[in-house]
Amino acid sequence: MTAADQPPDRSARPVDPAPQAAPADPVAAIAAAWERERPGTPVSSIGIVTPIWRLAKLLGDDRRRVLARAGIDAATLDLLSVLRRQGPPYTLSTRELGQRSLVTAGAVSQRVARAEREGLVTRAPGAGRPRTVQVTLTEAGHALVESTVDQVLTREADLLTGLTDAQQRELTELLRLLLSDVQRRLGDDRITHVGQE
Amino acid sequence: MTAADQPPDRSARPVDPAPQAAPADPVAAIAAAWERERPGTPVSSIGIVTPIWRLAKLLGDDRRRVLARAGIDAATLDLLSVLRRQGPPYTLSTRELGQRSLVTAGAVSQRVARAEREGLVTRAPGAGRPRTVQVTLTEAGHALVESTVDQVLTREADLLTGLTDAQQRELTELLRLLLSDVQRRLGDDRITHVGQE
DNA sequence: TCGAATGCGTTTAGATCTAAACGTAGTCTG
DNA sequence: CAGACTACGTTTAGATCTAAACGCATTCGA
Repeated sequence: MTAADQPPDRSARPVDPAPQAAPADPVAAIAAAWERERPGTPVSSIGIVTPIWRLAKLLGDDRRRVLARAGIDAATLDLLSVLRRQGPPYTLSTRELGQRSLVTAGAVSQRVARAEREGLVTRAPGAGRPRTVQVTLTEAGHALVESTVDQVLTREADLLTGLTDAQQRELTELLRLLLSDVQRRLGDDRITHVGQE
Repeated sequence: MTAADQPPDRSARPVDPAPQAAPADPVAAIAAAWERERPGTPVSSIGIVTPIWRLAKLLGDDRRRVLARAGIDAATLDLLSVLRRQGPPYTLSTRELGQRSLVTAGAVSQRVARAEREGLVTRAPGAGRPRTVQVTLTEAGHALVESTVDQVLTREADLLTGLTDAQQRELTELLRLLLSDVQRRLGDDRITHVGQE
């Protein structure tokens, strides 16, 4: 389906050239389209939000394909990685896992159940606190992380080489600022864990 | 693996070991943790990829909640918006819809079926090309876009106010560069376009 | 002209996630 | 000391997506 091998009439086709503006910047074209169709539409966020979603989608799909060949899914690798990064004894409660992976408690429960079924982690009642459950990486889980993490990170680093080192540093800093600010704004009116104990 | 280390744990008390490093920069903490646990791990991409995923997740979840109150889901709004932006007669083939929304043909088919069931769009055999199907926005669909798009975009613009105008412009430019480059690397035969709002 | 190759949209199978309902177990309050 | 409350993890219901298998016209090559 590559547009590459379409010798003849491809360019001669009177396909409606869609009033779309620049193929050079599809994101800007979205904002322009809104302005054209609905003058006054508050398009200021599009230049940032849309590329973020698109990049997340593209990178996520790519990672999924890479991991499929390694016999693991992104959600499970996320779980195992969080535990692996923690260092010995590679243990965290499901609550902590949820906070670190940004998914709901239900999702954590399901992820852990899947990983446990595959022998990648173990579950044990938390000794310390009340009703906590401690999740620990098994040998097999540890080995799986070791054999895939470099692969995934290297692949992603390759995908970013279109930016110079200076641009990457600049982008990192801006994203750091934005993420911390957005997290603060969304966090305030949501969770309200009152200090326990 | 790119989860992130957490937003300030407000329920934490003066207890626990957790030698967690910087609550100031959770993303940098992830890279630091890999370095500590596995010296040599290729962490260079984490500063960019992780915040992108986290921001996409936070913004997506927030949008979903905003739209839930308006009685529509993000996927449907995406579909209707693409058609609305197109301008009269607000029509596109399912193929084009897929390219613009970055989802598979199967997903488009399902989205269109749902929207059609709700009377937001209509489906008609494509007059021009072979087996194409033209999807068109109905009065109700048009009205729904009009009543929700500003709400969503305004909300998102508010979430970005933590960055100055200059920073937003800088970020927009860097994201534009990165997105176009990543898109090119991942194969031009998949996308070309635009998609969210 | 006829069968193979293409292109397109739909359907189906399987996976994952969120939200909400639960089931408990410690913890306040009066 | 009893009942309400709070914190946690699990379960369930419902939604959406990808990947792959299809069903079918249209076009192409011999």
